Amino acid sequence: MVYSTELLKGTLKTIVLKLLADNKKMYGYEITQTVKELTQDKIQITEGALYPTLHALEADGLVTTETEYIGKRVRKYYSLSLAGKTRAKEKVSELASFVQTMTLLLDLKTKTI
Amino acid sequence: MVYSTELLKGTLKTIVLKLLADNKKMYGYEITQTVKELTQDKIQITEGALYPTLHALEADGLVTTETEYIGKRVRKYYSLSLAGKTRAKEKVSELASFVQTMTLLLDLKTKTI
DNA sequence: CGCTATACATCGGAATTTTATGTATATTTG
DNA sequence: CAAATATACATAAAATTCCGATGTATAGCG
Repeated sequence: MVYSTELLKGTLKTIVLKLLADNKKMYGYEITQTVKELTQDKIQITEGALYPTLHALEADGLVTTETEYIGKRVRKYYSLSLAGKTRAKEKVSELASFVQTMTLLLDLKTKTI
Repeated sequence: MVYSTELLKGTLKTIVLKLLADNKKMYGYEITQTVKELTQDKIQITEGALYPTLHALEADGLVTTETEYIGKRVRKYYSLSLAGKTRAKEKVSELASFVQTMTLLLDLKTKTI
Protein backbone atom coordinates (compact mmCIF):
# COMPACT_ATOMS: atom_id res chain seq x y z
CA MET A 1 0.00 0.00 0.00
CA VAL A 2 1.27 3.42 -0.88
CA TYR A 3 -0.30 5.60 1.76
CA SER A 4 0.51 5.42 5.42
CA THR A 5 -2.58 3.99 6.94
CA GLU A 6 -3.19 6.95 9.19
CA LEU A 7 -4.12 9.07 6.22
CA LEU A 8 -7.05 6.85 5.41
CA LYS A 9 -8.56 7.27 8.80
CA GLY A 10 -11.78 9.15 8.71
CA THR A 11 -12.30 8.72 4.99
CA LEU A 12 -13.57 5.16 4.96
CA LYS A 13 -17.17 5.98 5.75
CA THR A 14 -17.24 8.66 3.09
CA ILE A 15 -15.77 6.36 0.47
CA VAL A 16 -18.34 3.68 1.20
CA LEU A 17 -21.23 6.12 1.13
CA LYS A 18 -20.03 7.58 -2.15
CA LEU A 19 -19.70 4.19 -3.81
CA LEU A 20 -23.18 3.21 -2.68
CA ALA A 21 -24.52 6.51 -3.94
CA ASP A 22 -23.10 5.77 -7.38
CA ASN A 23 -23.96 2.10 -7.57
CA LYS A 24 -27.33 1.61 -5.94
CA LYS A 25 -26.34 -1.68 -4.39
CA MET A 26 -23.04 -3.35 -3.62
CA TYR A 27 -21.71 -6.13 -1.43
CA GLY A 28 -18.72 -6.00 0.84
CA TYR A 29 -16.17 -7.79 -1.23
CA GLU A 30 -17.22 -5.81 -4.27
CA ILE A 31 -16.54 -2.59 -2.41
CA THR A 32 -13.02 -3.63 -1.51
CA GLN A 33 -12.27 -4.62 -5.09
CA THR A 34 -13.83 -1.54 -6.61
CA VAL A 35 -11.79 0.79 -4.44
CA LYS A 36 -8.68 -1.20 -5.22
CA GLU A 37 -9.27 -0.90 -8.95
CA LEU A 38 -10.34 2.73 -8.97
CA THR A 39 -7.26 3.74 -7.04
CA GLN A 40 -4.86 1.39 -8.83
CA ASP A 41 -4.06 -0.48 -5.64
CA LYS A 42 -3.22 2.69 -3.77
CA ILE A 43 -6.12 2.33 -1.41
CA GLN A 44 -6.87 -1.11 -0.09
CA ILE A 45 -9.81 -1.45 2.23
CA THR A 46 -9.35 -4.33 4.60
CA GLU A 47 -12.28 -6.47 5.63
CA GLY A 48 -11.59 -5.85 9.29
CA ALA A 49 -12.28 -2.20 8.66
CA LEU A 50 -15.06 -2.51 6.14
CA TYR A 51 -17.52 -4.82 7.83
CA PRO A 52 -17.66 -2.95 11.12
CA THR A 53 -18.20 0.22 9.09
CA LEU A 54 -21.02 -1.29 7.07
CA HIS A 55 -22.67 -2.59 10.20
CA ALA A 56 -22.38 0.80 11.82
CA LEU A 57 -23.97 2.45 8.80
CA GLU A 58 -26.78 -0.06 8.98
CA ALA A 59 -27.26 0.53 12.69
CA ASP A 60 -27.50 4.25 11.95
CA GLY A 61 -30.21 3.62 9.39
CA LEU A 62 -28.09 4.90 6.51
CA VAL A 63 -28.02 1.65 4.60
CA THR A 64 -30.39 -1.25 4.15
CA THR A 65 -29.42 -4.80 3.33
CA GLU A 66 -30.71 -7.70 1.33
CA THR A 67 -29.24 -11.16 1.19
CA GLU A 68 -28.83 -13.17 -1.98
CA TYR A 69 -27.59 -16.66 -2.57
CA ILE A 70 -25.11 -17.27 -5.35
CA GLY A 71 -25.27 -21.04 -5.36
CA LYS A 72 -24.71 -21.80 -1.71
CA ARG A 73 -22.66 -18.73 -1.04
CA VAL A 74 -24.22 -15.83 0.78
CA ARG A 75 -23.95 -12.38 -0.67
CA LYS A 76 -25.14 -9.42 1.32
CA TYR A 77 -26.05 -6.32 -0.62
CA TYR A 78 -26.01 -2.87 0.88
CA SER A 79 -28.06 0.05 -0.41
CA LEU A 80 -28.43 3.62 0.75
CA SER A 81 -31.58 4.57 2.56
CA LEU A 82 -33.05 8.01 1.98
CA ALA A 83 -31.17 9.28 5.00
CA GLY A 84 -28.09 7.57 3.61
CA LYS A 85 -28.33 9.46 0.34
CA THR A 86 -28.50 12.73 2.19
CA ARG A 87 -25.60 11.79 4.40
CA ALA A 88 -23.55 10.68 1.42
CA LYS A 89 -23.86 14.12 -0.14
CA GLU A 90 -22.96 15.82 3.12
CA LYS A 91 -19.93 13.66 3.67
CA VAL A 92 -18.61 14.04 0.15
CA SER A 93 -18.92 17.80 0.15
CA GLU A 94 -17.36 17.98 3.57
CA LEU A 95 -14.43 16.00 2.29
CA ALA A 96 -14.21 18.16 -0.81
CA SER A 97 -13.99 21.23 1.36
CA PHE A 98 -11.44 19.58 3.59
CA VAL A 99 -9.31 18.61 0.63
CA GLN A 100 -9.48 22.18 -0.59
CA THR A 101 -8.39 23.52 2.77
CA MET A 102 -5.52 21.08 3.02
CA THR A 103 -4.45 22.01 -0.47
CA LEU A 104 -4.22 25.65 0.47
CA LEU A 105 -2.59 24.96 3.80
CA LEU A 106 0.12 22.76 2.41
CA ASP A 107 0.62 24.50 -0.93
CA LEU A 108 -0.31 21.32 -2.73
CA LYS A 109 -0.67 21.54 -6.43
CA THR A 110 -3.55 19.46 -7.65
CA LYS A 111 -4.70 18.96 -11.16
CA THR A 112 -8.14 19.96 -12.24
CA ILE A 113 -10.22 17.20 -13.67
CA MET B 1 -17.62 24.69 7.98
CA VAL B 2 -15.89 22.89 10.80
CA TYR B 3 -14.70 19.46 9.87
CA SER B 4 -15.66 16.35 11.73
CA THR B 5 -12.61 15.54 13.75
CA GLU B 6 -12.13 12.16 12.19
CA LEU B 7 -11.10 13.79 8.93
CA LEU B 8 -8.15 15.46 10.54
CA LYS B 9 -6.73 12.21 11.72
CA GLY B 10 -3.51 11.40 10.05
CA THR B 11 -2.90 14.90 8.76
CA LEU B 12 -1.72 16.54 11.95
CA LYS B 13 1.86 15.37 11.74
CA THR B 14 2.09 16.47 8.14
CA ILE B 15 0.70 19.90 8.91
CA VAL B 16 3.18 20.43 11.70
CA LEU B 17 6.11 19.27 9.60
CA LYS B 18 5.08 21.53 6.75
CA LEU B 19 4.77 24.58 8.98
CA LEU B 20 8.16 23.96 10.48
CA ALA B 21 9.62 23.48 7.03
CA ASP B 22 8.31 26.89 6.02
CA ASN B 23 9.12 28.77 9.19
CA LYS B 24 12.42 27.45 10.49
CA LYS B 25 11.33 27.61 14.11
CA MET B 26 7.97 27.82 15.82
CA TYR B 27 6.53 27.25 19.26
CA GLY B 28 3.43 25.27 20.10
CA TYR B 29 0.95 28.03 20.65
CA GLU B 30 2.16 29.75 17.49
CA ILE B 31 1.44 26.60 15.50
CA THR B 32 -2.14 26.38 16.71
CA GLN B 33 -2.76 30.04 15.91
CA THR B 34 -1.10 29.89 12.52
CA VAL B 35 -3.19 26.93 11.42
CA LYS B 36 -6.30 28.64 12.70
CA GLU B 37 -5.54 31.78 10.72
CA LEU B 38 -4.42 30.06 7.55
CA THR B 39 -7.56 27.97 7.44
CA GLN B 40 -9.90 30.72 8.61
CA ASP B 41 -10.89 28.80 11.71
CA LYS B 42 -11.74 25.68 9.75
CA ILE B 43 -8.95 23.68 11.28
CA GLN B 44 -8.31 24.12 14.96
CA ILE B 45 -5.45 22.15 16.42
CA THR B 46 -6.02 21.45 20.07
CA GLU B 47 -3.18 21.44 22.52
CA GLY B 48 -4.05 17.94 23.64
CA ALA B 49 -3.27 16.80 20.13
CA LEU B 50 -0.38 19.09 19.33
CA TYR B 51 1.97 18.57 22.24
CA PRO B 52 1.99 14.79 22.11
CA THR B 53 2.66 15.10 18.39
CA LEU B 54 5.55 17.50 18.89
CA HIS B 55 7.03 15.27 21.54
CA ALA B 56 6.70 12.27 19.28
CA LEU B 57 8.46 14.12 16.48
CA GLU B 58 11.22 15.02 18.88
CA ALA B 59 11.52 11.44 20.09
CA ASP B 60 11.85 10.37 16.47
CA GLY B 61 14.66 12.83 15.95
CA LEU B 62 12.71 14.87 13.42
CA VAL B 63 12.67 18.09 15.41
CA THR B 64 15.02 19.73 17.85
CA THR B 65 14.03 22.16 20.57
CA GLU B 66 15.39 25.24 22.24
CA THR B 67 13.90 27.05 25.16
CA GLU B 68 13.63 30.79 25.40
CA TYR B 69 12.39 33.00 28.14
CA ILE B 70 10.07 35.85 27.32
CA GLY B 71 10.25 37.63 30.62
CA LYS B 72 9.53 34.81 33.01
CA ARG B 73 7.45 32.83 30.59
CA VAL B 74 8.91 29.80 28.92
CA ARG B 75 8.72 29.46 25.18
CA LYS B 76 9.85 26.26 23.56
CA TYR B 77 10.84 26.49 19.94
CA TYR B 78 10.74 23.54 17.61
CA SER B 79 12.90 23.24 14.50
CA LEU B 80 13.28 20.54 11.90
CA SER B 81 16.37 18.42 12.01
CA LEU B 82 17.93 17.26 8.77
CA ALA B 83 15.93 14.07 8.97
CA GLY B 84 12.87 16.18 9.71
CA LYS B 85 13.31 18.20 6.53
CA THR B 86 13.45 15.04 4.52
CA ARG B 87 10.45 13.60 6.29
CA ALA B 88 8.50 16.83 5.80
CA LYS B 89 8.94 16.59 2.05
CA GLU B 90 7.94 12.95 2.04
CA LYS B 91 4.86 13.54 4.12
CA VAL B 92 3.68 16.51 2.10
CA SER B 93 4.06 14.75 -1.20
CA GLU B 94 2.39 11.68 0.19
CA LEU B 95 -0.55 13.82 1.23
CA ALA B 96 -0.61 15.52 -2.14
CA SER B 97 -0.87 12.15 -3.81
CA PHE B 98 -3.50 11.03 -1.38
CA VAL B 99 -5.56 14.15 -2.01
CA GLN B 100 -5.27 13.51 -5.72
CA THR B 101 -6.44 9.94 -5.34
CA MET B 102 -9.37 10.93 -3.16
CA THR B 103 -10.32 13.59 -5.65
CA LEU B 104 -10.50 11.04 -8.42
CA LEU B 105 -12.23 8.45 -6.29
CA LEU B 106 -14.93 10.76 -5.08
CA ASP B 107 -15.30 12.92 -8.19
CA LEU B 108 -14.33 15.97 -6.21
CA LYS B 109 -13.78 19.14 -8.14
CA THR B 110 -10.86 21.09 -6.82
CA LYS B 111 -9.55 24.38 -8.02
CA THR B 112 -6.05 24.70 -9.29
CA ILE B 113 -3.94 27.26 -7.51
C1' DC C 1 -8.14 43.41 40.26
C1' DG C 2 -10.38 40.45 37.22
C1' DC C 3 -10.60 38.90 32.58
C1' DT C 4 -8.50 37.35 28.55
C1' DA C 5 -4.53 35.88 26.10
C1' DT C 6 -0.28 33.47 26.00
C1' DA C 7 2.22 29.15 26.84
C1' DC C 8 3.50 24.96 28.56
C1' DA C 9 1.79 20.14 29.52
C1' DT C 10 -0.62 15.51 30.94
C1' DC C 11 -4.06 11.96 30.97
C1' DG C 12 -8.25 9.15 30.58
C1' DG C 13 -11.16 7.84 27.36
C1' DA C 14 -13.30 7.71 22.82
C1' DA C 15 -13.13 6.44 18.21
C1' DT C 16 -11.29 4.06 14.46
C1' DT C 17 -8.39 0.81 12.11
C1' DT C 18 -5.04 -3.06 11.71
C1' DT C 19 -3.71 -7.74 12.33
C1' DA C 20 -4.99 -12.00 13.07
C1' DT C 21 -8.14 -15.38 12.91
C1' DG C 22 -12.18 -18.11 11.58
C1' DT C 23 -15.61 -20.35 8.41
C1' DA C 24 -17.14 -21.77 4.01
C1' DT C 25 -17.82 -22.13 -1.08
C1' DA C 26 -16.12 -21.53 -6.01
C1' DT C 27 -12.81 -21.58 -9.51
C1' DT C 28 -8.55 -22.14 -11.75
C1' DT C 29 -4.27 -24.47 -12.80
C1' DG C 30 -0.47 -27.64 -12.79
C1' DC D 1 -8.12 -34.09 -9.31
C1' DA D 2 -5.59 -31.93 -5.71
C1' DA D 3 -3.85 -27.73 -4.37
C1' DA D 4 -3.86 -23.06 -4.63
C1' DT D 5 -6.27 -18.99 -5.16
C1' DA D 6 -10.35 -16.21 -5.17
C1' DT D 7 -14.75 -15.14 -3.32
C1' DA D 8 -17.46 -13.83 0.74
C1' DC D 9 -18.94 -13.34 5.15
C1' DA D 10 -17.48 -12.01 9.98
C1' DT D 11 -15.30 -11.05 14.83
C1' DA D 12 -12.07 -9.58 18.32
C1' DA D 13 -7.82 -8.11 20.55
C1' DA D 14 -4.48 -4.72 20.13
C1' DA D 15 -2.65 -0.51 18.39
C1' DT D 16 -3.03 4.09 17.05
C1' DT D 17 -4.46 8.58 17.34
C1' DC D 18 -6.91 12.36 18.85
C1' DC D 19 -10.28 15.02 21.89
C1' DG D 20 -11.79 17.09 26.04
C1' DA D 21 -10.85 18.14 30.42
C1' DT D 22 -7.81 19.73 33.45
C1' DG D 23 -3.77 21.92 35.51
C1' DT D 24 -0.15 25.53 36.12
C1' DA D 25 1.69 29.97 35.39
C1' DT D 26 2.80 34.63 33.40
C1' DA D 27 1.39 38.94 30.69
C1' DG D 28 -1.42 42.62 29.40
C1' DC D 29 -5.44 45.51 29.52
C1' DG D 30 -9.26 48.27 31.14
